[in-house]
Amino acid sequence: MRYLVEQSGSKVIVHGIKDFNLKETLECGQCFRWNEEDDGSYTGVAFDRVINVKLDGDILTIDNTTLADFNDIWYDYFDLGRDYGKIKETLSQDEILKAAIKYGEGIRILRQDTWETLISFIISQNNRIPQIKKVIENLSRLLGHPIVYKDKTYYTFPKVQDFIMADVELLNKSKCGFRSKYIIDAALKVFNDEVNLFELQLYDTYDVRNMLMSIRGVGPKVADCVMLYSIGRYEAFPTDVWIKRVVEFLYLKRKTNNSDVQSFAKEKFGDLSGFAQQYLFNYAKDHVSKDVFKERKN
DNA sequence: CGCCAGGGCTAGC
DNA sequence: GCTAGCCATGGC
Repeated sequence: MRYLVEQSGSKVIVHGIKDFNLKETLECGQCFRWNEEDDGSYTGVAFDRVINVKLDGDILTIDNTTLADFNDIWYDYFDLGRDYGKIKETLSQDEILKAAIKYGEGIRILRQDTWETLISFIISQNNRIPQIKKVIENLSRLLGHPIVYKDKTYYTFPKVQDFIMADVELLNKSKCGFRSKYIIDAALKVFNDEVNLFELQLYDTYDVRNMLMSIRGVGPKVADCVMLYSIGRYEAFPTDVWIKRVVEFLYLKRKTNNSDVQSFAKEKFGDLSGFAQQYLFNYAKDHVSKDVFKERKN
C-alpha cells in the first residue's frame, strides 16, 4: 500500500486510501469509543489521544495529531498497511461472503490496545453495544485522564494501575453490573504479571487463547475478540449468537454448537477467518432474523 | 410487566 | 463432556 502523506497544521492528510468506510469500520462493534459528528467525521479516543478522522473519497484527514503519531500509531490502528482488496477477492469466492462483503465493503479490522480491548469485551458479555459504550465511557470518566479537544473534554481509557487502585464500589458507578468482579480479576492478573499482555505475541494462538481465558469472565468469545482486534490473530473467529445464526442458517442449514462453528470456520476460511467474521457479523445484524430456526407452534 | 442483550460461571447430569 | 439457570442493568 502506497500513500501520499502530508501534514497541515494539526492535521495529517493521507491520499490514496482504498477499502475504507468510517461508519462500517467504527460502528461494527469492534470498538466503542468513536462517535459521529454532524459533518460525517468521527471523533474518538485511542492510545491516550483524541483525534478526529474524516474521509473524502480517497483522502483521509486525521485532525489533532502529528506525522510521528501517524507513523507510530494510526497507520497500524487503521490497518493501513493491509491490502483489503486482495482479502475481499479471496473471500468472495464464497457466494455468501460475496454478498456480505458487498454490504460492508469498507470494513477494516482495527488494531487496538490490548488492555482496553480486553476490558471492553469483558463488558460486552450479555450486553448491547450502546450500553457497552456507556459503561466504557463511565469507566474512563471515573478513572481515566481528561483531554480537551475543541472545547470538549474527553477521557483516556484507564490503565491497569488505575483499576487496581479502584474498589468495587467505584467500579459499580460505571454500571458494569455483575462484570465488576471480572474487571478486577483482569486487572489483578495483569498487574501481577500472571497474564503479560505485552508478551502475548510470543505464543501461538492456542496458548494465547488459554492465557486470556485464565481471567475470570473471559471465555472463548471474549478471548477471540481480544486476539482479533488487538494482536492481529486473524485466524480467530469470534463466535457469538449472530455468527452462530449465520453459520447455522446460511451455511450448514441446521442447528449446531459453538465448537462446530469454530471447526467450520477454520476449515472454510483458515487464516482469513477474522475478516470473514467481520463481514458476516455486519451482514447478519441486518439480514438474519434472530429466530430463523424457531419452529412454528400449532 | 416480561423479555432480551456481540457470554461466562456454576451446578447438576 | 454437555447444558439450563443465573447474572446487573437498561431498553423495548
